[in-house]
Amino acid sequence: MGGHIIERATSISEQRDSGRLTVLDTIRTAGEIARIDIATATGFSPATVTAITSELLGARLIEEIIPETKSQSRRGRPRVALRLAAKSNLIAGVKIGQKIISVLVLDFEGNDVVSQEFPVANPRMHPEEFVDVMLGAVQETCVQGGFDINDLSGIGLSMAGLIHATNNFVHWSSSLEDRNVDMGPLLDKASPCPVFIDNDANLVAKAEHLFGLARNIDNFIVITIEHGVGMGIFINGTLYRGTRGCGAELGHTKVHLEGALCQCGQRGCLEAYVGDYAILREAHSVLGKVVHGDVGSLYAAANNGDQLAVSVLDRAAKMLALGLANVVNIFDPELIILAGPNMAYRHLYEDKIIDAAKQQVVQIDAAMPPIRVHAWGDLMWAKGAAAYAIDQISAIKVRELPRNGD
Amino acid sequence: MGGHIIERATSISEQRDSGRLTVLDTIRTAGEIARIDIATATGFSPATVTAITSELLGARLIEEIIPETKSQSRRGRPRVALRLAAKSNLIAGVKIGQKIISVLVLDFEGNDVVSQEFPVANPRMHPEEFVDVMLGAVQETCVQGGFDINDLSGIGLSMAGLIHATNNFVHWSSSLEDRNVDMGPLLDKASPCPVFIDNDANLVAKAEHLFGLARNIDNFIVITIEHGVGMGIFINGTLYRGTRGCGAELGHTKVHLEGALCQCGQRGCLEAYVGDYAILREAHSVLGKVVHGDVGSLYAAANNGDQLAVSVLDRAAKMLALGLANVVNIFDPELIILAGPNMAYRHLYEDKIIDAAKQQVVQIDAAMPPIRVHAWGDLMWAKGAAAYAIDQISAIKVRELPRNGD
DNA sequence: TCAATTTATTTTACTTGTCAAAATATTTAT
DNA sequence: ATAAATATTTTGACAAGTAAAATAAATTGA
Repeated sequence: MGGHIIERATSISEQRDSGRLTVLDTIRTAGEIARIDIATATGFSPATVTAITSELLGARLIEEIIPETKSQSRRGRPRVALRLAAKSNLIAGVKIGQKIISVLVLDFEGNDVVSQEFPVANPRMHPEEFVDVMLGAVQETCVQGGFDINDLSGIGLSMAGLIHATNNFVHWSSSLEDRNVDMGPLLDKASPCPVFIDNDANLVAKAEHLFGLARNIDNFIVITIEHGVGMGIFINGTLYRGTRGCGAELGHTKVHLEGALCQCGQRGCLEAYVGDYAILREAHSVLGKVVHGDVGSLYAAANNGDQLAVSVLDRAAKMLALGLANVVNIFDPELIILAGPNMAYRHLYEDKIIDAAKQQVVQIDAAMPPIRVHAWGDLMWAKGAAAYAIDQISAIKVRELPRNGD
Repeated sequence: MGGHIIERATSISEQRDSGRLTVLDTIRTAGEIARIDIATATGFSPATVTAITSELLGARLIEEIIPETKSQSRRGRPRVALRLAAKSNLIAGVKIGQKIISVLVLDFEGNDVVSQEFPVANPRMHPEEFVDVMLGAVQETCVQGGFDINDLSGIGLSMAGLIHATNNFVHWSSSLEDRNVDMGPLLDKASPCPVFIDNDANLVAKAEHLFGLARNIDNFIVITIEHGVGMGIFINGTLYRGTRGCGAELGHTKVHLEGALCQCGQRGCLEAYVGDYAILREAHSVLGKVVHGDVGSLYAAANNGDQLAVSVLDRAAKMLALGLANVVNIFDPELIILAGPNMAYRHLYEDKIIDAAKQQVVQIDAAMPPIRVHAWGDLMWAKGAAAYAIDQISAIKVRELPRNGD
């Protein structure tokens, strides 16, 4: 039913690969599922499901769950549930931020295995240094988990910036000294396993699709608000990234002609009103030195009746509502997720903002797409990176499966 | 090479249908093409191309071009070009506007057969009346062309409004008295052939993909500016319409907080700055009765140095540039097309607007997607409707083909 | 002129993925 | 214990695709 859309399977073997991937995805989203249910979920005949699952079992990508005599008072042969073979692959996700590098290792089922955070010594690095630092952090995390970096099947890498994911090409990132870096060769040389890079917000969308609130949803938008404003676009079950790798830049859509100055150097960008730095900048201008540090304290002040704090947050809220309405007016998605690594930014997630967005949406007599808030832990970004790597590795493993029988 | 993406072909016959459609599309975009070139273009083997084309030939959907001894000084067996059988199907496109109904009949190859325009007696009709008027106009145009409405294979219907195309459901349209009209049953009852409805801007995008500037392009955006501002989104070779049928509403994205009043009742919509009515409204407020009628005369006045006219058009231009930049920042498409039925709106298509948009786009060291202006004739909208119907009818015809050989 | 060469298309034989239907497996209900 | 129900596997057939061989139809050049 999920309206899966895939690259055209011209050759027959591609067709089988696509079938295998569909089944693997079905098992992943279900957690545990019997063959007969895979058949109804995918539209394949039971015979085909048997064939494909036996291949996947043979490759140890999935496993049967021992029935443990839990007779469900159902007549007939009991269904045998299948699940991913969690231990078949270890996959790392890495987020490189301005201050912290976080590394998270997942098993193939998506369970946390080990994670660690590292301070960033140098926020703007040479590409070679960057690769070294990244792999060093991964290595150390692996050791912490009691295994070796060579045991990893793949690494996902999440970074803020303008990234052409399919080429592992970084147009620009705040973590790199250089522009236009082709990371592919550097990573191939230094890493023992494939590394997949993408923009951080895109990867949060991946995480929502694989592990989060968008598990059975094929058209949804993820918006991340922190220092800047990011967006990930899922259309027809896949990430839409634009053609040069600089789409989905919601934070730099203009919401005011010649408006507030953005860190990108332009004016009127959404994030110049809604991002942390924008709010703190404004608070500072009106409240002077009263503002120490973070947006959370400003929120607290507003809650205590500080009218200036209220006013500052109010404008940010209005602009965010406007941005959300624009997303609905353009994409009309099934779901919008406001994803954040914690709830420090509650002020932006309030019902009144969602209500205000509703007022600015094209009005039809059908429910507006739900806007849900997803408060992840600190590892949100790294988990997105790992989700991406799991996806890519699944596709590779499936392609590597032996053809025809054993 | 075109990275065609299609619905997953679970069953085998779906796979063949998809192959047939791919070949048919390849022939359509090429105009004339030999089997060997179809093979390279689609990735199919020559053997498969022979099989599929012989099916299509058998169904008289395509035909061979008699070689007419134009030996191209090439050695070897000469290639035999194939083309669509133009006369195999007649397809109508209808645009229902506020003042005019235009009907265009195309042959299967997309050549104009006959067209006609009709005045609209009643701009807001009951659904039944609407269907009668529409089919009456089609009937009359067919008679004009020397055939009957029963000779049509399908009708495409283009209307401004909020339309769930896949259901033929009209949430709202300025041409209808009622909201939430399920047009499907009404049309099935009254029309001798299938009718396919969609939003007018979406259908212009269809026309660009099939006949226009986007013929080999799978990710592009069409923007139409007239009374309002419309958008059509092509992603991965197909129209993206949103999930409820009210996506792509660029005209109602907000570009100013609590800004100018829009005809939709909300404030700050792009079209409240850029649409005809918005420009004329402003011109009227500053120039008083000097403005007679259309935007063209305002443009002329500006060109003659009228500073107030310049100022009015300037703001519209700035807002349009902002809107274009937002489209790039969100979609990063291969191409943006500004499509209009004529050049009356030159003021909005000037280079300085495109330059201004460039200034507001996320900057990377790669060329910005080209923004091209496409001045269609008056039948632009109707042609879009016909393009949609051709697409749909092609898919139906291909599905109706006999299985396996003759 | 005619054989050699070149290129396009078709035919043939085979592989593979899928399915329907039959067979088998394993349970509950009577 | 037998019947009924349900899940899975096996079997046999078929459809779609391909590679390679065969055929078709032109040009080139001796």
